[in-house]
Amino acid sequence: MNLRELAQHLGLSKTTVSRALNGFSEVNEETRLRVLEAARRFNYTPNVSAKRLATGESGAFGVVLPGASAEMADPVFGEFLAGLADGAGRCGRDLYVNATFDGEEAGYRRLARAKAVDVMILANLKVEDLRIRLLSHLGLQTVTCGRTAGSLIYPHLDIDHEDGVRRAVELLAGLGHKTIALVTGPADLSASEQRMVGWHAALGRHGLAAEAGLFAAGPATEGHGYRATRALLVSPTPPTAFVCASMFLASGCCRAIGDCGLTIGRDISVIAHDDGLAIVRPEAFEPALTTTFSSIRTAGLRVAELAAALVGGADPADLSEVWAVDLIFRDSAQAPPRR
Amino acid sequence: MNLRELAQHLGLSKTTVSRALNGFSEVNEETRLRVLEAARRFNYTPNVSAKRLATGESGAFGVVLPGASAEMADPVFGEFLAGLADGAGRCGRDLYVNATFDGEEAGYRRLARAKAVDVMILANLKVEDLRIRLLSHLGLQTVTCGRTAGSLIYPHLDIDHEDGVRRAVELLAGLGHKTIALVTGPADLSASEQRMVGWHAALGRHGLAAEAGLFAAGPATEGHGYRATRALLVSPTPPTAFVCASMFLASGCCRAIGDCGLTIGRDISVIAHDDGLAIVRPEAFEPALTTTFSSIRTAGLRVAELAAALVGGADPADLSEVWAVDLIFRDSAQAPPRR
DNA sequence: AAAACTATCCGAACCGGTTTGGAAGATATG
DNA sequence: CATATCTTCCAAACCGGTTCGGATAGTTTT
Repeated sequence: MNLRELAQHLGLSKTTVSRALNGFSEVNEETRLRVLEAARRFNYTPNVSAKRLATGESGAFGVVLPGASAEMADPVFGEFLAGLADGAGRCGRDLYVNATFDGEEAGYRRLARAKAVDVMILANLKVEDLRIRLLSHLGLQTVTCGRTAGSLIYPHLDIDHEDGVRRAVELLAGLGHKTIALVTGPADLSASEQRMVGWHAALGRHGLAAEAGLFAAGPATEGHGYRATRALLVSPTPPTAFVCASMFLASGCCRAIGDCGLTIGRDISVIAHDDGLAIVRPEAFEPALTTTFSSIRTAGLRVAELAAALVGGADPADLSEVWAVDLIFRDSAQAPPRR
Repeated sequence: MNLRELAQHLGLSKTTVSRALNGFSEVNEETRLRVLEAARRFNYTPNVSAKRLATGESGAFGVVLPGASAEMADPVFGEFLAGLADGAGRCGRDLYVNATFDGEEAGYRRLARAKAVDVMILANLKVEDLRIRLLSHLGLQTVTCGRTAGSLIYPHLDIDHEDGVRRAVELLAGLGHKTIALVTGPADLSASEQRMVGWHAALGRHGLAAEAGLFAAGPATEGHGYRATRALLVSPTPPTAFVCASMFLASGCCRAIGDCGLTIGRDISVIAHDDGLAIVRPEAFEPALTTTFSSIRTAGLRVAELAAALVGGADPADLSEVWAVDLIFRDSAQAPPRR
């Protein structure tokens, strides 16, 4: 059942039917109801390809996965993607996932030329992210999850990692901890840099030293969390508290603490950032982890909404948000043991 | 730059240019080269929407994520998706990811009516998976990763989980283990059932009992691996060996073994299935894990190729594959301690 | 030399929507 | 009553490709 057939059935023109379905005002209300009723009865759904060709909009958002990298094995990214797909669906768009095998840039170029997507979505922003400039140069509209310090203005949603770490560190410092380590993801990620800034700021405010050795960046995996924590615990001045940038890092961190014969909460305090993944819940830890929380899935959903707004003609300058994190008190952050 | 403009530049008709680009025979070889050269020079890329409308093919594969479920937080699924996206790209197709919020079925119906995808791709098949029947009823071609026992014939790629577990159990039985547990993912998954069949078969061949208590299905997470292992180790007849269906289950399993004061390899043997994720490498375990291996990313890539072949008119009956797993010997499977 | 191919190219129709520029009739205005 | 305006609808053009059914010129067959 296509538009022409539907129009014939109704004794109307394609024009009128199209307008009735798309909510234009110049169609009689009674006629509109007849059209809507018929469309429902015949199970009419507009052909997406035709619609796209006619409107010039592709009706899709794009995400490019860097081919060789392990980004996709990152469950946090996966969860973000799920939110994105959910949000795109709610906005009536498709989510187009592209894994480029011939380099990310070539992928973007092809997408731009083929007009395959309306908006590109970027995540895991780097401190200096060349992709943003490239996309703006290619004329592809962009929404990012994360932000960089650069001068370009682009719609973005970010989580206030800096404030999250700052509050976590201040909580720990307030409890009496003097040596507080930060275990975070890859150093070239903008989020990692933000966390370091927050860590520095909070330590500075409490008159504590932010020694370089207390900052461990690396892959956001259990393995790195374990190795980094282990290395720190056997150092001359081991920390009494750890702030971990993800639940996976925290898993490794906790395992290392246990392996060293120490008890979380009593001997060593831990605060982790929780992205809200169902597979690593802070309550499942022993003891339950104190966390900073922000749902990455919800963020993905919102990014899709921002992208839809951008296509809808909203002013890009109005489409940026930075979300505060929730600090959730559980049992893994306690006063340090008397020395 | 579109086809008409390109044709004008060359002094040819749209027809000829289109045919030259698409490799039809009725165009002079010299002309074809001229066209190809010009297309490259002007950076011409066909508009995907127009192409789709004209051919009736959408040029896209679809994957539906069940909205509410935690499937997406599953890194194995994420890795599969990455392979799928990669393979789709290589075949010149798009991959659309749909997260339905109004029920999976409604999502499929909409996709079918709108002719939005050429092939639907299903993963994580259930023992009785209604989706296959629904899709065939909707006239949507389907390729699955995994297979069920049902009577319907559909193109699929599956990993021989049954044989993987069988060989793992036989290895352990050969080493002298008498009580071998199986820790696997959700019980309603077809893969879990296959694993149970392999476990039963191998135990039976060695005259060992497959007690129900030694089989623990649940979410494929570290947490379930931990809890299941812990519960088994404190039972009256604790197993001396564990077969884990995923590296995450194995992580929890190993943690539980350590927490019980036991040593992997010496006291308890462990064999896990490794999907080839970069974030959980068997070599990173202490000791390195003996595994059955099959790259889920490569599987995704191949599924995309099968889907492309299906669109290309290949006989669906020829498009099924079951991949053997590799058994890789490391250090976590040893002879059991003398009692 | 007429008939039958072959190789190469083109015009026009088509895919299924959206959108422009009226047109007809009803209603309001002067 | 003539004119302006509003409401409601439609025919046709358009988006950018693919493809059917010739058309032309050159080559081979009889």
